[in-house]
Amino acid sequence: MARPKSEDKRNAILAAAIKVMAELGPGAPTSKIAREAGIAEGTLFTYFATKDELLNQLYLEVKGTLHEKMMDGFPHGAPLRERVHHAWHAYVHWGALDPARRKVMQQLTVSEAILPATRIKGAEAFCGISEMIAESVSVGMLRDQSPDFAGAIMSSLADMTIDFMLRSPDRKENYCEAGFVAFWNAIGGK
Amino acid sequence: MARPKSEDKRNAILAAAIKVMAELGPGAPTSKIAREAGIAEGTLFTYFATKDELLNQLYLEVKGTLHEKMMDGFPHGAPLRERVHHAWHAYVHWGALDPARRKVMQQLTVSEAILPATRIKGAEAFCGISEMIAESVSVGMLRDQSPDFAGAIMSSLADMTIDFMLRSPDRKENYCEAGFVAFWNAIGGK
Amino acid sequence: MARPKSEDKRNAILAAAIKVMAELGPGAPTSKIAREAGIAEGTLFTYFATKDELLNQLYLEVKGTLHEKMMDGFPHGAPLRERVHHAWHAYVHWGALDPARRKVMQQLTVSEAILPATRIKGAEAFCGISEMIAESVSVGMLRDQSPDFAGAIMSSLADMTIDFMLRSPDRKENYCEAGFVAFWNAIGGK
Amino acid sequence: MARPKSEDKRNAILAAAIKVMAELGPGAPTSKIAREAGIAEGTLFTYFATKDELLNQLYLEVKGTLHEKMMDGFPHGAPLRERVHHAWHAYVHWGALDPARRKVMQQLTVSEAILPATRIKGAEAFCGISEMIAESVSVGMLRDQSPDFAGAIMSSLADMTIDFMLRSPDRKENYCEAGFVAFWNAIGGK
DNA sequence: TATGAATGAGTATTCATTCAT
DNA sequence: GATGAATGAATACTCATTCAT
Repeated sequence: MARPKSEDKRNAILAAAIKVMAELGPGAPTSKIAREAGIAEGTLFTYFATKDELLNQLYLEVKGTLHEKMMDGFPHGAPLRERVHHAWHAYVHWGALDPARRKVMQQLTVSEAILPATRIKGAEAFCGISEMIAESVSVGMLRDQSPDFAGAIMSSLADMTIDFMLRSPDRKENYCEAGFVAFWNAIGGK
Repeated sequence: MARPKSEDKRNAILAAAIKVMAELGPGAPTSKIAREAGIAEGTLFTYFATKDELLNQLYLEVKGTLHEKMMDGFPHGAPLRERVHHAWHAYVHWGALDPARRKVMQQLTVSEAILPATRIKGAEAFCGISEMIAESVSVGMLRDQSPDFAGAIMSSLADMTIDFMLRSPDRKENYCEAGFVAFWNAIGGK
Repeated sequence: MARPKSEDKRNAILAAAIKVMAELGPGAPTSKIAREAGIAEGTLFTYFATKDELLNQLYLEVKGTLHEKMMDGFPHGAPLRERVHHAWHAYVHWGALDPARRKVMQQLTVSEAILPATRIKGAEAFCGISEMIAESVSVGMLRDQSPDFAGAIMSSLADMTIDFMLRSPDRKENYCEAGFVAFWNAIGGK
Repeated sequence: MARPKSEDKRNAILAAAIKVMAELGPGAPTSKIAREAGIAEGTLFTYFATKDELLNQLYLEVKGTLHEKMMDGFPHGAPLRERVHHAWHAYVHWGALDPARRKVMQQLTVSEAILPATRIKGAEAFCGISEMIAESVSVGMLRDQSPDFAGAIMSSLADMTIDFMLRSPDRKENYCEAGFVAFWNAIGGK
C-alpha cells in the first residue's frame, strides 16, 4: 500500500473535512466527513490512518493553500514594499474569500492534536516570506529579533484584519489597506 | 435555605476547567473537570446547567481576569504612552504567567460553543481600553476606523508576543518590549 | 415521626404527581413533582419514603377517588339496573372529566412498581360493586364465575368507553349509554 | 455492500426487547436489551436510531403478531359467529401463551413514547376484524356506532379475559369461553 | 480497494435519595 | 419538619476504528 490509489479521493476528504470542521470544529465526526466526501466511513482510514493524522495533514494542506495564494503572481522584481503588500493582500483575501478554510486553520492552530513536527513543517514554507518581511524592518529593536518575529507580526495582524473584513464585507478593501498600514508601521517598513 | 450554593465551589470548577482544558481542549470531559475540582460529577451541573454554559461562563471569567490585571495599578493620571504601556505589559505578562488561562482563552475564542451574546458581553469590559488606544492613534487611515480596530491590533500583537515569551522565557522581557514597540508603531502612537 | 405534620402537603404531592405523571408517565422525576407541589425536593421523602411508595399510594388514592365517585349519591334502595347504571355512569364520567387521574391509573395498573399487595388492597373497595354486578348476571356460564369476573367486565368496558368519550367529547353521553348497553348485555342483565 | 444489515439481528433485538421490557417496563435500559440480544450496545442503534423508535417498531411488531395469529387458519367461508369466535380464540390464546408480548403491548399502549401515527398504523390491520364484528352487532344502539366501537369491545374484553386465563391456567379454556359469551352478548351477536 | 456493519469505551446529563443547615 | 445542595450510579447515544464481505 505505497500510496493510495486516488489522489482525487484524498482531496475530496480534505475538502470535506474543511467544510464540516468549519461548522463543527475539530470534534467533527469522521463519519460526517466521509459522507460529505462521498465515500464510505471506512475508506477514510485508507487515506488517513487516524483522525489525528487527517487533522495534521489538513493543517498542512490549509497552510499550503495559503502559501500558494501568497506566491501566486508574486512580483519578484518589484520594490520591497510592493512585494510585501502583495503577500499581505493575498493573505487577507485568502481568508476573506475562503472563511471555512481560515476557520479551520484557526481552530487547528490552537488544537492539541497538531504535533510540533507538523507545526514546524507548516512554518517552513513561510521562511522566505518571513525573511522578506524582516528585510523591511527598520526599527532597531525589531531588527534584533529573528525573522520569525516579523513574520508573526504579519500573521497576527492579517488574521485580525480578516475578522474585520468578514464582519463588514462592504468595507473589505478599506480594512485590507488599513491593516496593511498598521502592519507596515509596526515593522517600520521603509 | 439548606446548604447555600458555594461561591468557592463555583470557582473551584472554573479553576479546574482551566487546568483540564488547557491540556485537553474544550472537548475535555466534564467528569475530569469535576474530579479536578474535588466534587461529584453531578454537582458540576448544579452550578452550570450544561457544559456549554460552563464554557461560556469560563470565557467570561478568563476575559474578566485579563481585564482585571490590565486595570490593576493602572496609572490613571500618567501620559498616554505610559498608560497604554501599562495595559500592554499587564496583558502579555498575564498570558506569560498563566499560560493555561491564556490557552483556554485562545481555544474558546475560536470555539463554536461560545455564543455571540457571550462574546459581546466579554468585549464590553474592554471598551475603555480600546478607546484609550484609539486616542493614541495618529495614523490618518487608522483614525477613520472604530476604536475596536485599534483594540484588535493590540490583542493580536499581544497574543503573538505571548507566544514568543512562552517559547523563550529567558528573553521574556525583551519580547515584551519588542512587541510593544511594534504595537506602538502600528498605531502610530504619539 | 409518627405521622407527618401536614395532610395538606401529602395531598398536594399526590395531586402534583397526578398532574406530572399524566404527562410524563411513571418515569416522571420526583423533583418535578415536588416543584409542582410547591415543596422542596427533599420534603417529598418525609411523606413517601421512596418513589415506589409514592407510586403505590398514588394507585390507592386514584382507585379510592374512583370508588368514592361511584358511591356518591348511590341509590341504595333503587332497582338493580338503576344501581348498576349509577355505578357505570359515575365510572365513565370520572374518567372523562378527570383524564389525568385516569391516565395515571392506566399507567400504574400495568406498571411493575405496583406491588401485588397494593393491587389487592385497591380491589377490596370494589368488592361490593362487583357483588352487585354479579347479582345482575343472568347468563348461566357467567354465573359460575367469581364476582370478580363480572366486575372486570365492567371495568374493561368502562375503560374502553372512556376512551371514546375523550376522543369525541360532543358525543360523550351517547358513548356513555352505548357502553352501558354493551355492558348490560354482556352480563345478561335482567 | 459490506456486511448487509441482518434481518435476524433486528428480530433478535425486538425479541430481546420483549423479554426485557416485560420484566422492567418501557424504562428498561437499551444496554440490557442489547446484551439479551447478544449484540454490542452500539449495534442496537444501527437498527433503531433511538430508543423511541425501537419502542414504536416494537409496538407495531407486537400488534402485527397478534393480527397474524388472528388470521391464521381463519375460516373464511364459515358462519359469522364461528369466524368471530376464531378471532376471539386466537386473541386470548395469543395473550395467554405469550404473556411477555402481551404485557409489552399493554405497557406500550399507555406509553407516551408511542406516536399517534404509530397507533394509527397499528390499528389499520385490524380494520377488517372490526368490520366483521360490527356485522354481528344486532343491538340497535350499538349499530349506530363506528365499527371501531365493536372492535374496542372485543379488545377490552379479550384483554380482561387473558388476565383471568393467566391467573388460573387450569381454568384457561373456561375463561376463554366465558369471556366469549360475555362479548357475544355485549354486541348482541346473532 | 471499497464498503458499512459491528464494536465498546466514552460522554453529557438525569435523578432518587441523603444529609448538613 | 423543611430545605435544596451534594452525590454517583445509571442511561441513551456517539464515534474512531476494525474487519468481514
